[in-house]
Amino acid sequence: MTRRARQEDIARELGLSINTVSLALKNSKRINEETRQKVHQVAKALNYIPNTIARSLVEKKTNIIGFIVPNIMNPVQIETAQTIERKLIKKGYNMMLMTTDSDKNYESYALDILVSRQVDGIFLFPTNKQNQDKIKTVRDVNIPIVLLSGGSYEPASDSVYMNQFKGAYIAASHLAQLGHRRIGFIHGGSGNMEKFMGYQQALKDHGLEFDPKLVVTVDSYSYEQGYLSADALLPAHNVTALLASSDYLALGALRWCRERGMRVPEDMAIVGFDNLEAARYAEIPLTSVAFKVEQLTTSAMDLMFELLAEQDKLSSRKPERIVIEPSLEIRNTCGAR
Amino acid sequence: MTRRARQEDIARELGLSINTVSLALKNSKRINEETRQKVHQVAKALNYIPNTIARSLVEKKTNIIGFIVPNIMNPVQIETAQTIERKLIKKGYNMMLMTTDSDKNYESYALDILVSRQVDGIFLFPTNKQNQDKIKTVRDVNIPIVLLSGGSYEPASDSVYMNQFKGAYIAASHLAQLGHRRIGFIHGGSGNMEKFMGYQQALKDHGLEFDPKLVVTVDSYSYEQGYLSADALLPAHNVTALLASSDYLALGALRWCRERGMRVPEDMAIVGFDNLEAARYAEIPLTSVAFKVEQLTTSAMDLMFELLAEQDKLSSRKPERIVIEPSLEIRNTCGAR
DNA sequence: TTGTACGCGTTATCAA
DNA sequence: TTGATAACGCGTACAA
Repeated sequence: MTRRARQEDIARELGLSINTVSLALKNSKRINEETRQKVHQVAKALNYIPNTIARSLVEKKTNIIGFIVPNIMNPVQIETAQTIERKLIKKGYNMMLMTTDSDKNYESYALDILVSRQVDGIFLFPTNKQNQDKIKTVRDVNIPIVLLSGGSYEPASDSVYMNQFKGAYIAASHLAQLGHRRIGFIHGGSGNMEKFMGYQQALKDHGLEFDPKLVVTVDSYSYEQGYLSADALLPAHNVTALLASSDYLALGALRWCRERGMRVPEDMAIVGFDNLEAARYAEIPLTSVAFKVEQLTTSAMDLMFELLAEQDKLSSRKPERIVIEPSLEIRNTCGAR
Repeated sequence: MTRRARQEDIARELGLSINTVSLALKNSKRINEETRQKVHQVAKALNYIPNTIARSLVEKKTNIIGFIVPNIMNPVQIETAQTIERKLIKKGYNMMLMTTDSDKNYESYALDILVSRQVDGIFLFPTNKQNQDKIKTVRDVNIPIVLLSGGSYEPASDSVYMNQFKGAYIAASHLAQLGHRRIGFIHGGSGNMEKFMGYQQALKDHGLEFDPKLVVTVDSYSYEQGYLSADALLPAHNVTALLASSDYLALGALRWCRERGMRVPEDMAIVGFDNLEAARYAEIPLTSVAFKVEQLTTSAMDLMFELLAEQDKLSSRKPERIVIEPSLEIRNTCGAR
């Protein structure tokens, strides 16, 4: 094993002080050009790589941003994570990713870990509102935390909020306007409450009665769950249209219908959420509520770096809340064209 | 802002030394039970969270494992990442995720970052073999690095190798045995060379001539790229079967065929790679080469922790190489049933 | 232009 | 059972 080279090794090699080496490495003008070059030369020769951890300890800044996400298999969540990672890299930050499996205890644990690792800030896709106190604690120790909420209303935190209530509302309204009166709903469970409420509000505003028998709740976004939900929901109840909390659920349901020779949208209209590529390339291109990743991540990053810049007065700052409006991408499964 | 509490704050509060606090917090038996409890009590009251960074500096161990992956949008890669993250958590480790966009410069950069952040080990999905020297450098400073290679042969590194050569070989052979003589190939580009070679070898072994006109190379796994590839490849050349480097590519091609009223598999047989859920739930269930995530990650974790345990003699250890064999999941797009 | 001294929060060694 | 002191690798104020 080659021992990891430190600044001290470079200093000894050149008969300089550690301080001189430190300054030379960050190209301080206070250092003689000649020695600066020599230092860099030896650093390269020794394969010197700075110890970020030691630096962080003195600078009280790690340049790491934590990202907590319920389920990485959810394409919009992971696309959000990837997009943010890229934006962070450009600003000299790295990302520490943690998943919670939609479990509030894991979420709480993840927050502890990130705080103890001294991350400079945290993005959080909350699974539910159970950890509000902990979130406040994090903010109290001056770590900016930005919620990327597609779900519940979090008035006490900075957040960028994808208005999924409205997404479900326009989707269900669309189906109602097309004449459907029995509209089923595949409820994605925790983190999808707002979609559920938007669906109910749309029914109400269109004079339709909410029937709990038309709702199936699942705990993951998968084709399989969609397929099984369709199997549970569609044979009875006179359902003619289906709104699903995710495209995968919708596509699983689509598959169920097609296997039974049903025509979509004529026999069954289907609308999904997230507008994934899989929706565009489905057997029958799927109408879907778009999740605006670029808008969301841009706003979230702006907000985060604003908070980072005002870190000292974080506690006196009123939580900011940015809302992103979704839109309905109309394709062939809803019958509007 | 509430200042972050340190051990010193607890010590002052109780009139103890920092050392005593430190020991008490890790429940050392050398500490009086009463003071131990008091320390824990005050720690909780002060909302004390240990500073992992300071600990890492003295322990020379961060309990962070780096994970470098070309493209997080690739489902098998992200599933691998997530699976490994969960396994790591159980062992008290966290994961730092970096993406490279299949760019060797980013890959090199990511390695530098992880080394400078003092990670204890690195998993790497290599994009190509360009960074072998750098990988050796990492190993030389005693950081275990395990390649999760679906691609090229890396004799100089510890690696868990998904035998994609064989995967492509059995898939193409399967098609050849079904009577196809003009088999197209959608080449996923860098990181998919072994699939390409397996495809060629299968042709050869079945007496078929390799025709470069039957190969389209793309740079990402997307439905769109698959659709466009089909558009470029299928109208001419008398192709009757198509092997794609990923299920998304295959499904994009499937969509192209179906839009044109082609029957699959009668008019066009299609086989993909990775055996995603989307393959099972496709309009016509897709035959696909399975990627064994569980096997791969289990082996990779075992290997990593073996290396971690022998960290001091890493340089004298011969690189280990574990091979995982893929299998062909036969469904309806190949015509075998 | 370069060097000395100290501090970051924690753990480890050794003494009391 | 507890405390004083040094060390981890680096950055910064100040001195030379």
